[in-house]
Amino acid sequence: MASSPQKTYDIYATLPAQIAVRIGQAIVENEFKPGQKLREVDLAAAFGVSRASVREALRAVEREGLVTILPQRGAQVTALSVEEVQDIFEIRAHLMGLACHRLARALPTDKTAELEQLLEALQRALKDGDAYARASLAISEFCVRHAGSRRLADLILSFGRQTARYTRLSLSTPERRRQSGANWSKLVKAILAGDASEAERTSRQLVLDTRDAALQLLIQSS
Amino acid sequence: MASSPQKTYDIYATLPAQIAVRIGQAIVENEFKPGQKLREVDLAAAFGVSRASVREALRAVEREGLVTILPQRGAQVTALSVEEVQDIFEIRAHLMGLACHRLARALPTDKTAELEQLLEALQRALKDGDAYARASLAISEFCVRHAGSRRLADLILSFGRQTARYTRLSLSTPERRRQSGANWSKLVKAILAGDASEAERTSRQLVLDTRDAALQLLIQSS
DNA sequence: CCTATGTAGAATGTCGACATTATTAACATC
DNA sequence: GATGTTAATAATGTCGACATTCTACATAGG
Repeated sequence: MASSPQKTYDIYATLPAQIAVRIGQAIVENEFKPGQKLREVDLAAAFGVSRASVREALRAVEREGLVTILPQRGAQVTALSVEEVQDIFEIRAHLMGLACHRLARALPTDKTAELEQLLEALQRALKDGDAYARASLAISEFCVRHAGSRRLADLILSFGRQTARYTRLSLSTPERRRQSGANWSKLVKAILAGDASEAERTSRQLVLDTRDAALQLLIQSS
Repeated sequence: MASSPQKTYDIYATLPAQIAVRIGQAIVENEFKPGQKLREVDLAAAFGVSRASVREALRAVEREGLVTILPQRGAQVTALSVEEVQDIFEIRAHLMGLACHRLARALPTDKTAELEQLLEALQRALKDGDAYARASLAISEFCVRHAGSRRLADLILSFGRQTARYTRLSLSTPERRRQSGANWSKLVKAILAGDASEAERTSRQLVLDTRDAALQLLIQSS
């Protein structure tokens, strides 16, 4: 290696961090179901590490809101009430509005092509619910990560992961995907035009539409 | 006891949680200075507990953003750049807007008296910077905690603690306290009148004014 | 048959020790 | 004198064991 001017600190270097990622994935991908108890001994055996590492990992996943830890009672996959799901979507809608406002005012010109490509990929995935969910996540992550604030990005994506289950659910109908696609199209246009106010409004509405669809499905299934 | 319908889970029951609170306080109250290294052995000795408990406590304080932990390099009190301070204030301004919007629409009538009392206490504290900062925190906490979302409240207060040092700094001049007091007065009036839009605008501006004052002091001192 | 209570089992809470990695200072080399 | 290397020191990372608390089931009493 010629010369690395500054060391790169691998966040995932330590054992607990790696375990935390795997536990988080398992929850987001619905392998671990809401309410399921996560016993430290079981996880330690499953991952081949000590309980101490699992413990620290569980705390990290708790910070993302994916598990809930009660003193002397252990960890379980967070089970959100309908009100909490609604709450998270609303907070995320506002933060997304802020992020897209900033993005519209400061998107580097050398990134516009990538944004357009992500939108095209999204439109091509309209016919498949799973593919669309992935494309939606990709363009969402792009917008959020280029809004100029690591803090804001992490917050929004964290809230997104907490409700990923419901977002996927809402995108299972073609009708909803068309609505979502139209919203994204409008949002990208506003961003590329540098219209910050329009980008803020549209992005907020985009998340709120998802909330409404998810809540409707939640209520009718109960 | 006649009958307690549900158990109350004391969050502060476990040792690490208690240590975390004490470390957090020390940072917010500027006992531990930004950039200062926090060695696990030292803290363990100071608090009379094992390193494992200190370790878990440090992770908890990291979640609040008050300390920064780097792999293999330990924990240190988070030192924010000017851009980061600005960023945190802006995100908090938006979240505060959302909280006060909700509050204006849903403040229980039996809580209005308390809000008015907190405002009066604030106005009485105008002459003393330290007292005003405390009163400001109290009324801010009241608003945020009655906005109907535990999640939103924790977020806003966490951001507030991360920049508490700068808020205190900005409130050290009588002129700024007058401006802040006027803002709070306007905000409380909007909340009591149930004017959600006005409450959102005013609360957001209240935080942004604090940001501007703090940034001005930061820049001129560098 | 239902409720309350006590006991056995299993889970989390806390600790001290060892392994690994970073930091510092001394030293040799250019 | 500056720079790179190396060894000693000190910090964090990881582990296994013990202490404490919760949970579940069996059992006695109403």
